[in-house]
Order: sequence, then structure tokens, then C-alpha cells
Amino acid sequence: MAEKKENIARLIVVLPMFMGALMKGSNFETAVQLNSSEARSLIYIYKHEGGTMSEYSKRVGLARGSFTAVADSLEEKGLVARVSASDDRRKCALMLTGSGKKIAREIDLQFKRHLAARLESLSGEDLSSLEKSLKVIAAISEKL
Amino acid sequence: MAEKKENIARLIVVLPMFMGALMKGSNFETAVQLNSSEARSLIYIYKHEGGTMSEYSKRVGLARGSFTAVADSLEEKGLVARVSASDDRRKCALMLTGSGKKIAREIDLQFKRHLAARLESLSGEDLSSLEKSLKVIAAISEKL
DNA sequence: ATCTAAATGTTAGAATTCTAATCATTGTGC
DNA sequence: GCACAATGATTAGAATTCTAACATTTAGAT
Repeated sequence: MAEKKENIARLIVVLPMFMGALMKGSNFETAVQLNSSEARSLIYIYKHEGGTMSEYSKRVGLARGSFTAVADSLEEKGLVARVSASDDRRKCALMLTGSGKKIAREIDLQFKRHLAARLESLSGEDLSSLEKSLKVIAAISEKL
Repeated sequence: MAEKKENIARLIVVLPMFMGALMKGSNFETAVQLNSSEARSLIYIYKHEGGTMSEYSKRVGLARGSFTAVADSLEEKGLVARVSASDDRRKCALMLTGSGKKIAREIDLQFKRHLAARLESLSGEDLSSLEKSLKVIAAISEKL
């Protein structure tokens, strides 16, 4: 039990490098120029529309305050709109505009292509175990 | 094959949240105050002493230029020393000082404790599969 | 040998992100 | 109903990180 946790502690630290290796050189070419946080946020909003600021900041891995800036930028660029949530006047929900959806689809496609290229060197077996491992982590992440 | 990669692309985006959930609230209490990059770097250097700046920057997930600042800070705080590598005069290797080793051990211990607390809510089964998944990712990360 | 290209580490300035304080709204206990 | 804590979002300033350009050294080609 304790040993498992120690191993996990030891292994956790490779994730930044893993992310770095996968994301490296992913410059999205879209009509509107977005940085990586904006792109990530846009995709997440696209797939889970209508969430609140706090929700998104957690999912995207940013501090709440930081996500405000990202949302501002996406709004200025005409990709999302803040909508007041009816049930709680503190909250605001984010909705995509038409062009927001369009750009999100573009980025999504480009990201898939980018990743496919990055994973080129892996065998089919590696891909399967990577897929399975990520599923496990995603599931566990929900429980934390 | 293509579907596996698409799944991986879809799942990859949960990693920032996963990292955020695990690291949240990990304030190390040591004689010398370190930010999270410095702490992470110090531990990595502790476990792989004598590497070069570029190596470490890659492992820790920082741009080379950013790691220079981290190394500067660690050096100013008396925890590491830049040593010129004999084989290539461009390179410099990082070595820990005595107090660097001491602090590294402290942080390592505190990090383990922090993570153990964070993983409290998981079952033994979850811990096992998480451990296994991270091993897979670490191995695959080496191949990228 | 010499020229060119690549790799290593650094620097400066811009961009991004964090932290802590704040405002507005909601929930709780009395 | 009223004080008071808790939550959602924002803000400003500080801290962190990135990008692009640079100097130095090495490797490769001719």
C-alpha cells in the first residue's frame, strides 16, 4: 500500500515531460490565433458546452483567475459568449458562437493530426496500452 | 489504429487536471523556500545527478531558457553547483551541495506524504492500476 | 583546413499564470 | 429577518515561463 503510493510519487514526475513531448510543436493554424490554453479551453468548451468558469478552470488545469483571462480573450475573439445562468446569479455559463464551433472543430482536427504524427514511432501494442492507461487515469482523476 | 490515436487525443487533455488535483496544496516547508519548479528540479537532480541543463529542462518539462533561471535560483540558494563537463565545453553539469542533498531528501519525504494523503480516497485496486498505468506512460514517454 | 550547420547555455522582453484581495450572490444558523 | 460564512467570478500586481536572438563550441561536409 505505502509502497504503491511511493511508486506513484516517483512516477508522477514524468508526466510533465510526457506532456511536453506530446505537445511539442503543436502550432494550430486557424483564422484566429490562439495560444495553447485558449485552444485547450475552446476544445473543452466545445465538448462540454454551458459549464461555468470554475468548472472549466479546473478541467483545463488553470487557476480560476487565470481562466478569466482566457475566457476574456476567447470572448474578444468572438468565439464564446458569457451567458448568465438562471439558477445562480453569481455563475456564468460559456456558450460557443458559430465561429467558435467552427474553429473548435478545426483545432480538434489539427490536434488529432498532430498527435497521430507524434505517436508515429509507437507500435500498435504501445498504442493500446497507452490508451488503456490514459483511460485508467481519467477514471481515477474523477475520484480525486 | 487511427481510432486508438483519436482516443488518446481525447484522453490526453485530462492530464492537466489530474496533475492539478494531485499537486494541489503541496507547500513544502523547508529551511530554504522553493517554488514548485525548483522543488521538482531539485528532486530530479538528486535522483540523476551530474546531468546537463538541457537534459534537466526536458525532464522537468521547462523550456531551456526557463530552466536557466531555475538553476540560477538553486545555485544562489546554495543547493546546486554548475560544474564544467570535461568532454564538451559547451555543457555544464549540475551537482548537489551538501545542503542541496539534505533539502532534496526533505522535499522528497514531504512530497510522498502529501501524495499519500491525496490518494487517501482511492482503493487498493485503484492504486494498483494507477501505478501500472503510470509505469506504462513512463516507458512510452522514453520512446517519444 | 575551412565553411556551414547543429547543439549548448544564456539573455531580454513578452506572454502567461499565480496569488491574494475584492465584490456580489447564495446558503446557514440563530 | 439577520449576521456570517461560503461560493463564483473578477482584478491587480507579482512570479513564472516562453520565445527569439545571441555567443560559444562541436560536428560534418567539401
